[in-house]
This record gives sequence, C-alpha cells and structure tokens, in this order.
Amino acid sequence: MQGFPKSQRLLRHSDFRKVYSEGRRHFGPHMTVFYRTRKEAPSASWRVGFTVGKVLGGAVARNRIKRRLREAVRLSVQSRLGGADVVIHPKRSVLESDFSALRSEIERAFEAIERCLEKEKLTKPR
RNA sequence: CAGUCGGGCCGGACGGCCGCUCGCUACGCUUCAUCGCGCAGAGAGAGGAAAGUCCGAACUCCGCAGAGCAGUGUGCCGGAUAACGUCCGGGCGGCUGAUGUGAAGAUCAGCUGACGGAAGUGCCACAGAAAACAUACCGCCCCAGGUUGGCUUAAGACCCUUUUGCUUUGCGGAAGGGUUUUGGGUGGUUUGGGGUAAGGGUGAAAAGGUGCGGUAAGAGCGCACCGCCGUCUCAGUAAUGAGGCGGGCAGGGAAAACCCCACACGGAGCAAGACCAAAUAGGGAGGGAGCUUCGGCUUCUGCCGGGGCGCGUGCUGGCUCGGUGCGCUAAACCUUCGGGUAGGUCGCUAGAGCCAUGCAGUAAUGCGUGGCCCAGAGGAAUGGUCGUCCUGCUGGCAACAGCAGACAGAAUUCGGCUUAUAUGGUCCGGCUGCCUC
RNA sequence: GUGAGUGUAGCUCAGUUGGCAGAGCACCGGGUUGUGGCCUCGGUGGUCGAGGGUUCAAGUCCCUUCACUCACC
Repeated sequence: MQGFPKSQRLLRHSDFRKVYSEGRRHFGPHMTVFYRTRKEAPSASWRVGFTVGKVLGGAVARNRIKRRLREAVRLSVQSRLGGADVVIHPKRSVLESDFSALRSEIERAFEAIERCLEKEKLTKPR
C-alpha cells in the first residue's frame, strides 16, 4: 500500500472508546495494539489510530513517535482486511529503536489481527 | 595573538524516491444546482525562543445613572508607542578599574540599581552604659567636707651616735639618725554639689569626618577642608547641577512591615462568540365528525340563531347524585414549533505584516516610496529513507572509517519580558597579558 | 485558556510580630533479657526544590525559575 490518507485514520473520541470497550489486545515489545471489527460497516477499509500520552515525553518526542509509527504502518501493512479498527499504544522505545524493527513488528501484529478476525467472521454467521 | 566580561546576528547546506495537510486549476462520479467523493498538475508548509504564561493590547460577548470606598498594580525626569511593569535618552546613587591625594573629596571609563514619602502605628534578637521625645551609668575635670598607719616640707619636743668647748657624775654648741605633735602641699579613698560629652570591651548601626588651636577637663567652643540644612541667582522642558549668602548642624535603619501620596484599572476569555443541526428525554401549540341549507352581522376570514342529513356511545381516568351532553381536561397517539446536546460550518489568518531604500531624530521611533504574500491543523499536517558536502570529536602517517550536530513543535493574532540552548560559529566594544613597529 | 496549592531529616509532617531548624517513626550505641521483641537512656542525620534580591540577619519578605498536585470552562 502506498498512501495513508486521513480517512483511514481513527480520529473520533467515540471510535476510540468503542475499540477499548469492545475490542481485543495484542502485545508487542514496542507497543500494545487494540482492535475490533466494524459491525456497522464491515465492507469498509480498516482504520488505525494512535494514542500518545504525556507520559511518553514532550511535544517533540510525541510528534516523532506518531510520525514514525504512521510511516511504519504505511509501508508495512499489505493486508486487505476490511472493517477493522486498530488503536496502537506505543512505548517510549519507539523513539530510539530501528525503523526496520518497527516495521517487522507491525507486520506481525497485523498478521495476527487478520487471523483472529477471519476466525471471528467464520464462526459468527453460524 | 591569547584570556576574560558584556552585547548583536546565525540556528548546518544541497539533492533523489515514497508519503501527509492546505488552498488553486483541470477532469471524472453524484446532484436540478451547490456540496461531497476520487484522481492529476504546478505551488506552500514550525521557532528564536513556537516554551513558560509574567505583563500589555487587538478582537468577541456580557455589564454599565453618578460619585466615593475597598482591592490590585505602577512609582527619579523627559521621550517613544495602540498599550505596557517594555524600549530610548538624561539625572542621581552603588560597585569595579584608571588618574590623582598624606587620607578623603575630585575627574574619566565600564557595569549596575523595585530609584516617591520616615508624618503616624509597630519592629530593631544577642551584646552593650545607652537602640531612638536621648540622656541616666562608668570615666574625665572643678569646688566643699570627712578619712588616711603613703610621700614631701616647715616649726617644736624627746632620744641615740660622733665630734668639740667649758666651771667636767654635768651643761652648751655643731653634724647625722630615729620617734612623735601641729600646719601646709601632694596622692589614695569616700560623700555632696557642679561642669562635660573627648573616651567606654559591644554591635549591622551610637547624634557630622580629618587636622590645628583652645580648655580645669572638654565640647563646632574657634578655624581650614569636606559633608549637611535653609535661601537667592544662573543653566536646564524636568529630574538635577553650579555659584553666592546665611546657619555651627536639624538628622538612626527599615516602607521587598502596616501605611501615606500620585497615577492607572468594569468582568470574562477563540472551549470568546455567530450560524446549521441528528438520536433520546423534556417544553409550547394544534388535532380527533362533521357536512349542508336559511336568516342576521361583517370589507374578507368568520361569528350567532333555526332546520335537515350522517357517524358514534369512541381502548382509559377526572370534572356533575345518576343518565344524556358532536362539552372541558389529563394521559397515550399523530402533526408541528422553538431551545439545545453529539456533530458540522464560520471566527482563521493581509497583519500595529515582511524586504529594500530615502528623510527627520542622539536614540527608541516616526513619515514616505517601491516590491512581496509568507503555515492554518483540529486524536491535531510539516515526515520516512538514501546520497553528496559542512562543523566538531575519536582512531589512523595518509586515503578513510565511526560517532555527534543543541534547546525544542505553531493552535485566535500581535508588542514585550523571562527561561532553555552544541567543549557551536561569527561580528562589535571594554579590560588584562605577551610579541612587533 | 484561567485559577489555586505543595516542596523542610531515609518516611510522615510542625515551624509568624524575620534572630535556636524541630516532633514522631526509622537508623546507630548502651541498659534490661538465657536470646530476640517490647520498654528505657543517649546519639547521628538538613545545599529548608533552585537562583537572585531586600535586610545587620531569610525556612519566613520580594522577584525569577523547576517539579508535582488539584479545580473550572
């Protein structure tokens, strides 16, 4: 995938709340990923949001974390899974770690999400 | 040249590929048309502090008869400015350095200062005689008295020693020594009266400073220089300064204790505020069986009275003892209205703007001319990666390799202040040291 | 955006007309006990968040700054 426009970002507070209350989690060394299916629009494309709190540093550090994560998601995610909302909670190590490591971790996380959601889709309609 | 202090400016440079946000242009889808969505092109896209939120304004809404009090802030003078607690210039004080002096005062340069007022209330621990209407204490000096077993002196008396004369158990003279009485001087001690404020270990601070004279002792008591107060003249817009005259001299610190004086200040803040507006809940209004004919009133809509036809006892409760009552009312239902939440749009970037330059002004700054458009997000864009170069450090003879490049991210917009910034770079000024002419 | 508060010993906190830096727990040593605890006696321990200023003198007064906490729209 090439672009990462704003329509594929998770921007609303209510969307974040839905992901936290209804979703599942996946843990990695640099981040924690929350995700859920979009029941109201299953055919739409996936969306990703980032939560970077004040604990992670000043405005410069927070901006840098968000930008690196956004770029890693843009370059890494190849999947065509539809109707998923994903929220990424990064850790402080994102600021210093290698960019390739960030990419591989995000790839792994999305593969896991894809497997899980496929299973849900298969089991639910019955 | 090096070091140090103060200030100004800069805040790594260029490029390839792939992305993000914004507005512009063109095309496609949708639509009556906008709007919206997609895609392409050429553009733009963090700072000197964007930070802290310490001041001041613009802008918006609310409030507002006038005056006073309270509260908060500011505080040498003049100017700049939209305004300011900011800036510029000046004055005065402090510190440092140099010149100079016996020492001060003085002159020059740099840095620096919350720099109105000590009238009122309160405070100044410890130490110290005394800490704020100054005088009490010690001390110094004078006078008077008492006392003294000190020293000295005069006179008298007595005793001893030596010597000498005579009338020789004695008497007299001279010298020396001792004891004692009286008087004087001086000193000690003490009492009373008076004169003083020079001195008194202290303390942060002690009622002008230094020197000479003067005095019983002292003292601005007198004098010289310096400081201080008052007044006059001159210079200056003023703060203030200079000079003359007069006065021997008032007066501690602290107002960043309360306070007094002068001046300023309505409150809230872009989450201000304006518009559009779902779902849910609640509020207001209306609805339910009327239709038709005749007469009257009326500009019309419509209202009143009489007659005819039709439906129904409406799914509930209350208003009349019961019934009737095309009566009222509540709930439910339906329609509709406005407020308003989520959400969206505007406010939102052309401005006390930037660049160049001329004139006025010591300067801050003002006036003019020409050119330019320079971020506008909203869970919040300005990025990722690669390459070349620059600066510094490390390793290496070198080529080169590795590492590092700070502080920090617009959020309504400006003017300031403060703080953070690489063994950073560069420029200017002061001081010190060394070298050369 | 606006407003308020806190910072003192290892921990929890006192400290006002500005003049000695304190309490409890903890720690160390002695006593008590066969040993330990409890108890008792004594002691160590402070850049008063940081930097300036006012003052003779600052934990205290003033200014700047840092960190943390809370409240409101």
